[in-house]
Amino acid sequence: MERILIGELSKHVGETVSISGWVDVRRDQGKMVFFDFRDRSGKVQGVVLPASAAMDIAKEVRNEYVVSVVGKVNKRPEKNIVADRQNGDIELEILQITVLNESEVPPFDITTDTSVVDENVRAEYRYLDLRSERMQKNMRLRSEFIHRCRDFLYGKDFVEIETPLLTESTPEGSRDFVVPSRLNPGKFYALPQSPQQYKQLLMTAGFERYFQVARAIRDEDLRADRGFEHTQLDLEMSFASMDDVMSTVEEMITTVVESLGYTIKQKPFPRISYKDAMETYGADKFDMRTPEEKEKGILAYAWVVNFPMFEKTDEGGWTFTHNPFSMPIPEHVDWLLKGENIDQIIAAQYDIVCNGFESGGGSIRAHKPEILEAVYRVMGHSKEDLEERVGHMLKAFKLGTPPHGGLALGVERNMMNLTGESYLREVQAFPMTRGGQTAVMNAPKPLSDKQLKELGLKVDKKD
RNA sequence: GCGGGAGUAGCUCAACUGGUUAGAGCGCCGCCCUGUCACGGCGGAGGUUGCGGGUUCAAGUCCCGUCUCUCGCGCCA
Repeated sequence: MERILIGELSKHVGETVSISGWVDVRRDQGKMVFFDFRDRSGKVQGVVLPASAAMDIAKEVRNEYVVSVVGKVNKRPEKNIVADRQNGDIELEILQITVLNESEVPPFDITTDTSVVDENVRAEYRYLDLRSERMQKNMRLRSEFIHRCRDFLYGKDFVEIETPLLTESTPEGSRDFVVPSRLNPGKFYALPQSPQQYKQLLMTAGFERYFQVARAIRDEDLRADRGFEHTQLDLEMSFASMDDVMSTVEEMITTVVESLGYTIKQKPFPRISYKDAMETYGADKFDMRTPEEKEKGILAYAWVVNFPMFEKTDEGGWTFTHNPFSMPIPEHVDWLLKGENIDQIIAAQYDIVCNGFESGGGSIRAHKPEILEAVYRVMGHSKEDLEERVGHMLKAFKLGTPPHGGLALGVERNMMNLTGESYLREVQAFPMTRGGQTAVMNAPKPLSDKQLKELGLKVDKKD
């Protein structure tokens, strides 16, 4: 018999149908047994009536068993209708239960909010945690968010391109996760902190509009809102000004978020300079909502612009504040090329903040070799250093790289804003613990001697 | 790397200054229950108090070490 989704049952009143799913809860009344069944589309109550052929098996079935059930969809008698509940006006009169798989008693209650449960336990049984209503909602909303962003970008002529995971280590920025090379013992790949350089090269390659749902990986200590891995909605546009990129992103966010039923506090998104943000809020990310707006889940987006391009290092030199591949604003390009007024150079950089989080950031990039050279000169790198680090980019910039700029949205940060969750792991399917242990599986773990030998590695075992 | 919080039954927690047999709610198991939907009633099982040392007549409680989770700082283009 064809499976009917629980969410569709109300269209089948009076019919005998088959559903498949999990036993959400069983209420045994002796002569009658009630069940709530759950599938991806929702829940419905089933009842095994006295003397039913299904009674024997109904007595055996426990919570979280996977079952398929044949039953008749009945309107509930008036007195048994539960208003404001999915399928509260119907129930399934159970004729037959087939157990597709049994389940041990779950180690914690997944029919309520699991955020109170110990993180060790949640991580070990993450697949059960994810079965809970809240986590299902979070992950499904995340999927829908990405889906709608994709639809928007495809509609704007963007091309989705994947860039490599095994790439080159870069000394700037955050610490790299590295992967040993078996074919080149003693040498290492790095996992990407961002697709930055590849996406710029895709502009050189003539795609003009690129995007990717990209994993970004950084080996820095974890926080409530920061993990080793996160996902970026990464995009880049050729022949685009700051305003072009910002308005495209703003239109995407507005379209997607409003289509999901959210309200945005202010449109177009207000723009505030870095200096004003620091003076007003003491930070370059801030929450502009009133307490009532917070209550209603309203989203307050804003752009932060006019960031300084460089900041002093502890050693007294200069380093970039955001991204070494950014351009200064057009008026300050000359200063950069001449190495003047370093502290006053403003970057063509724009961050998007929402509800206190930095939810994305981007810039107009250097597309001429002399700009990138000048940035590295300011940071005190020699010609050889420059060649070694970004020689490949300089080469590409000499082969018809168009002016371009882009932005990356942090998917988890955005999902935290949409769901109201305070922790990254509530919007990731299989998050790591703060100690870097993977959910469900047992990583990191030692390699066998054979593996180490193949990779040309020796492990200095601490003890 | 640094600082704070936590670790007691399957889950969430309690156990005053060290002192009977470490308790409760939920869950689980059994019996009863014909309209429950947080079903209800009765009964029951379930503990190496994270781990290792120490102090003490006596340690869940105090001390030392260690592991894990967690929040923050450093760090994170």
